[in-house]
Amino acid sequence: MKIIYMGTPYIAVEPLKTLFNHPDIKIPMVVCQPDRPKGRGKKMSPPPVKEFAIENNIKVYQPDTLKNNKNAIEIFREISPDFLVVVAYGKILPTEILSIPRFAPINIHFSLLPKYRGAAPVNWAIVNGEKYTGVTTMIISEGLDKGDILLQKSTDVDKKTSIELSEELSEMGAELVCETISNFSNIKPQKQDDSKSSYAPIIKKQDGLIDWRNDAYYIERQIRGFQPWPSAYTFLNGKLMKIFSAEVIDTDGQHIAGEVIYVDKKSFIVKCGNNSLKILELQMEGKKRTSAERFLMGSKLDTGTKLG
RNA sequence: CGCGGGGUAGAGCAGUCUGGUAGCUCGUCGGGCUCAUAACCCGAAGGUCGUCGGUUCGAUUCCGGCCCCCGCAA
Repeated sequence: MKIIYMGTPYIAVEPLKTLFNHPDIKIPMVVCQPDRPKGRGKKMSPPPVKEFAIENNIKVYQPDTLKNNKNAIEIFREISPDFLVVVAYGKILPTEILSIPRFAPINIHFSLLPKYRGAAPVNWAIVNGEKYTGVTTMIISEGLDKGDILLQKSTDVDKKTSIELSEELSEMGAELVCETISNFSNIKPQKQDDSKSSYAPIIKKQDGLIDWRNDAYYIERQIRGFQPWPSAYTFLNGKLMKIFSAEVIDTDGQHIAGEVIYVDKKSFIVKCGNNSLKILELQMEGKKRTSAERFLMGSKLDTGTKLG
């Protein structure tokens, strides 16, 4: 079984690893986005999938675009794969490419389709307070995440952060795609019910900004759902403060949303539109991420201070 | 050469502008109070102030190089 694997970020590594280690599967080529300048100093850095491929001596192909790319089509045809497996590749694939694999182009999507189609399904599932989410394997078709469903598996969201949940779904996706490929001929593709679909748009920096007038439960989900980027953030004395962990405290009382209403040695409590949040872990701009306890050791935070 | 913040006791920070006994909150150790305590009181130990060099009578502080950490941007 020959597979061309297409994926770019960290969450795409685990499925690649699992397929790569499968005895019946050969991966002659991995396709990912080009190296991009990243981080301070704009240093060029390879995507995680490329790093894995290089470590394991898999050929890496990083075209700028696949659209109208004759060279790419030739390269793909030459390999003549049985499947294309696409996991968070980062670009829409043209039909000419999709038609190349002998059986099907398969995608792992990190939601229970038709819900949360789009770029950031894990984050929005958390922020919207979903009780369950999961992974789906499907046959790639035209249209964003609209292909016929092959297999699905669900899990609880609980109090997981998007980092933890992504990690978990990445592992589930790895197993599911193996299962999908091994049993491909026995799986009956199911059409998606478009009337039940929803969309999970790419996250913007702005989405992480905390509006303290919102319900504490919503803000707490923002905190968990927007990690590692952009993180739920607010401002303290004009400086950016990211919040990484907090718990909802039931309160009533007449305080302004965003006001620090209680400070002790280990944490502090901020009033929200409804209820309050006990801040447990945070990071000030230019500083390291730290527990609220350590933060309070080095800075004077008085009750009555307003955040935002 | 993208913009910016920072490296000071085990931890988190102040002090540096206006050079000259290094301070706070916590932790640790000892003692006290207490039925008791993560609470409170008293005391102690613990720092070549990131690193290399320069200026100076004298540098944590001023100047320059280097290393490391972080926020923004992409």
